[in-house]
Formats: sequence, C-alpha cells, structure tokens
Amino acid sequence: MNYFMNANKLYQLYLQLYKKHGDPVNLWPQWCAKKKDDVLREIIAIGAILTQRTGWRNANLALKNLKRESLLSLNKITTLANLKKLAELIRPAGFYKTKPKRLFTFASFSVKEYESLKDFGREDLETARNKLLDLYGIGPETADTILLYALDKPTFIIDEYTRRFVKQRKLSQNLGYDNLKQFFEQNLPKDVIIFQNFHVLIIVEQKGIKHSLMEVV
DNA sequence: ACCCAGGTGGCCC
DNA sequence: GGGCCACATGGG
Repeated sequence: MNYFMNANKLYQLYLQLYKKHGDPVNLWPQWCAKKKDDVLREIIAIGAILTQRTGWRNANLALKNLKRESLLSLNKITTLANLKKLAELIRPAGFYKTKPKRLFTFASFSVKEYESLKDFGREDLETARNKLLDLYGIGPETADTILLYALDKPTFIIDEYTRRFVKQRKLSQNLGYDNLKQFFEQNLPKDVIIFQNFHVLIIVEQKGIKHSLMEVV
C-alpha cells in the first residue's frame, strides 16, 4: 500500500497549507483553542452530530434554537427524553426522525457514564472511540470529530472534504475510511495539534472560507 | 424546479 | 464485507 511512501511529503504539504492560510487557531478559534472548558467541548460534540450530512448554516440554526432555550448542554438534552421538543428545536438540521435520537443517545451515554466530557476524555483513545462507535447514530466521522476537537485526542477525521482533497491531489487511490485515516496518521507526526490544524486547512483550502463554520459559542 | 450540504444504519448479495 | 439507498431541511 502507499503508507510510509511519502511521510515527509505529506508533512511538507501540511506546512505549505499552513503557510498559505495561516495558523488555524485564527481561522477556527473555538475548535483549535488550546484551552477548552466543558461547555465548549459539549457544543463541539453536539455540533458534530447536528452537522451530519447537513450544511453548517442549518446546523447553526439548530444550535441557536437550543441556546435560546438554554438547552445547549448534554445535561439539558438528557431531560428531553420524549424527543418531541428536541426534534422541534433541531429541525433545521434535518433528519428529524433520527437526529434527535442520536443526540439524546450520545448525551445520555455521556451524562450517565461520566462526570463530564473531560472525564470521558480520560479514557484512552481506542476505548473511547469504540464506545462512541457502539452508540446509535455515531459513525467513524462523528466519533473522530468528537475525539479530535471536543476531547483533543490524536485521531484523524476523514470527511468529504478530505476525500476530495486526496482525490484531487492523487495522494491515495483507496478512499475507504480506515485506509485514508491510516494514510494520514502514519505519514504525519502523531500530534493532536497537527491533526486538528491539517483538517481545518483542508476545509479552508477546499472551500476558501476563512472563518469558523460554527457560529454559536 | 432543481442541487447541494463535514453521514449513518439498514438493507441486499 | 462491500455496495447501494433513504433520510429532511433551508438556501442558492
């Protein structure tokens, strides 16, 4: 396979994007913040679920609705067990039959099993990742987004932007999730900051946007 | 009226 | 185990 073939080349590409677009902490200040409090960690995790197969404009509308009702926290979301109110508030994010259940399932897991998201973050990466993947509605991309940005764990996110980026630059033939994830992780220093930055830089490079996609903080 | 947007689980074979 | 497919909304 093409692992290990161009370790330095991929890192050079990262540095090139960094030079072109600047430090991602200035582009996505919340997601790349060095210090995150639990409130921010929870909002990032909630945002990761709301934005599944959905534009950020719509995910933001859902986040704003939750914030307006003072329900933008995992604890508060667990109080909405009948899902009707939750469905109503996050409706702009689409998929009203599945997303409320997904959000509630994740919130319940976190609140029941752990003191806080930071507490969940004390689990080692593989354990935490497997627990997330066991939850209804959390697939590899959402799990890795929560791990990388909400919990600051060194795991690489593969999303549509990453696939397009890899395809356009012909970095790898195999575009499967696990294959691409290994490709990035094995050809870069295992550093959470680099993983976070690279992912932001790929999106900025692909979309040309210069600001955080998540408006609510 | 179309098309798209940071996926996932449930089918089918 | 890989390859399809439905799923919902708001904005261009």
